Amino acid sequence: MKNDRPRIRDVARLAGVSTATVSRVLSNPGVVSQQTRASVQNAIAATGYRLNEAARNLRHRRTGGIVALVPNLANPFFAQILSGIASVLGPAGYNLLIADTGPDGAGRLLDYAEPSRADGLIVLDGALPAHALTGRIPLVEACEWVPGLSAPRVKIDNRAAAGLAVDHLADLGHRRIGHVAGPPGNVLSIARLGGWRDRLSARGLTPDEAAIWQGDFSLDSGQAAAAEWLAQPPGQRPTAVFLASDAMACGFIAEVQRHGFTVPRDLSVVGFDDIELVSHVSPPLTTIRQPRWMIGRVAAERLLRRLETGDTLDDDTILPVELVVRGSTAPPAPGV
Amino acid sequence: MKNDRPRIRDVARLAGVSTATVSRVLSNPGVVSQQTRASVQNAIAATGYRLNEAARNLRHRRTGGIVALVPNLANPFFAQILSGIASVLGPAGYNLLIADTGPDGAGRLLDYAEPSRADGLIVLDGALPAHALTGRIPLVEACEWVPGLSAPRVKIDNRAAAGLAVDHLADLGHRRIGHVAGPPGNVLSIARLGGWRDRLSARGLTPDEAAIWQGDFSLDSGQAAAAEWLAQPPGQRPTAVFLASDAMACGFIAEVQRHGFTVPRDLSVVGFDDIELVSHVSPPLTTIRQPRWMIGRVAAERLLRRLETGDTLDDDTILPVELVVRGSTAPPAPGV
DNA sequence: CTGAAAGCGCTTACAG
DNA sequence: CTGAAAGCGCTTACAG
Repeated sequence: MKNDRPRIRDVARLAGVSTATVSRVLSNPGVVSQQTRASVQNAIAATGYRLNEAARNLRHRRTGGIVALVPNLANPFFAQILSGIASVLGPAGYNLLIADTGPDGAGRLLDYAEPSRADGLIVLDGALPAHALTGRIPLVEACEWVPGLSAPRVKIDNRAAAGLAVDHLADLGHRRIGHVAGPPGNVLSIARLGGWRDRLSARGLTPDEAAIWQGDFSLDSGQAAAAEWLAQPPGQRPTAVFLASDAMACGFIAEVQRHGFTVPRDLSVVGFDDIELVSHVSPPLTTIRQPRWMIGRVAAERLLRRLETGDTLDDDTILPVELVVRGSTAPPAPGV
Repeated sequence: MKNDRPRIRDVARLAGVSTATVSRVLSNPGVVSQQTRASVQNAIAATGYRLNEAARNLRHRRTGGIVALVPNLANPFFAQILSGIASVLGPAGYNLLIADTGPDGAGRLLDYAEPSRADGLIVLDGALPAHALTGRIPLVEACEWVPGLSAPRVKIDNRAAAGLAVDHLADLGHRRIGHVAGPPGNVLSIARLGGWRDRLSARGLTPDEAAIWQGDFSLDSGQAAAAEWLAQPPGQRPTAVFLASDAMACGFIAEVQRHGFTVPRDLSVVGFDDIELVSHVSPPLTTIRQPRWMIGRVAAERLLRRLETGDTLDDDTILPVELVVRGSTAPPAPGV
């Protein structure tokens, strides 16, 4: 099956021209005369010829592939980002390769940053070692970023976004506002925690370190944080909690509901991300919407631009976020 | 940067051997003498040589890539399947390419089924036209399947799985059991609807066509179905509903809750898939667990086997499902 | 506008 | 065990 596929030589023979001419018709038809072009096109149709991309790529010293380095492919958070990336790469003639950086570690990583495997990299994992990515193929970072790695970054202002959540809760009248942080060391966790702290201070509400719970973005960790909230004396419990991910917020809410608490009557909750489901749970979640699809698109476009122009500018693109107010937030119960 | 990468010739020169020998050290070291091998390896280290996969692939007439055809990359349902696929392909030395079949349609599809782009295909979209995939590169189907396309299939028994849901509800004492179906024409919708019908009949509960609502697997369509359920006269409403996806079940539950109903007191709900979130919503959802990660793994393994052995057997692999009973189902309220 | 030829970076039968 | 040479299927400066 593979062997009887027509090659460019077969087309050339049938059309009575050289392989060079066939190649020109394929990649730069304007330079070939009407007549020749027509007969080559006939020969292409007659033979059922299809260009071998691999050979073209070898000749062009490119691979035609872009790899996305995803921390955890099983995490639905990345689905929409990848979708955005794919929507740009496909039409531009690039293949999207996907690599899960989780289990393999940095070992296989180096393979992906090989010029012979991909033309460029979109890094979605801020926990990768900078040295493994430095001085290799062109890359951009999206959502997360690797400290110490200089590259264009496409992201949101996580600190300001966390501030929006705090402002919303404070505007509702909450004075004790807790925070469930993402995994320690994660760049997003740090920025969001920082935003929570800053904004509380700015509004004269002293951030209470006892109102910070350690999570890891997962549902389970949100549930665990809720258990700690429940364990606090009622008079000291925050009346509102801002969580660094929607998944944690869902786990948190389900757990307090299980213990007979009502959201938002007994507790206001704000998440982060606006993943699809949270507008359809009960109560619908107030959250910070990240333009995930757009982040994917812009990151892909930025990478393509770098590949085409060879620019060397390590700029940041900050995409806007939005506070989406739904049913999980309300003024604190009177007298709490 | 690209130009100064050492090629095999540079290594050969340094080691004082031919390029053929270097190539042998790389791909079949056993055939080269100790001494020669050592000096070649030194030369490789000294030059920092790395094999160019693209060139090797061209020579081998393979691409080293497997493409997964996903109906909608933004749908988190596929994240875990892709993760399973990636976990097999990476270690086997294949690149995972991802293509979103949604917007492009069948046009670009043909490009992905090109031998010059990928060695094999994993088809996750049953809505693709069979003719576009017939007689092209080796493929397997996973989860969904294209009617009329003969290929190995890795899936669950959707009909029996739906039966599990119906049995569970009937065992609880429900007599009026509704169904919210997936998109019309979809192979999964048809099988699950069929399972609902069969099982009801088998248990002497006549399937009521008025208790079937049309959905499309999405949250919104579940919500819309709930509106129709609410519009029915209370005495005629099903006391239990089986939905063909968890997303629809979440939308359904949130909507009836919004109207003051309590699940499972007023209504029992069973979903399908067991996506991560549904064990953490309130009430936790009773559902059919699909082994999505395993489906991905097995599909990838089956494809690899086909590529290696060239077998031509179009077998089905049926993976087991599991009814997961949680808090969204209970016996019907007395006197309903 | 077109062709002959070299080359992208490997691999592998063939011969020794 | 090793090398010279052909070839995977394209593209492109060079010459005409």
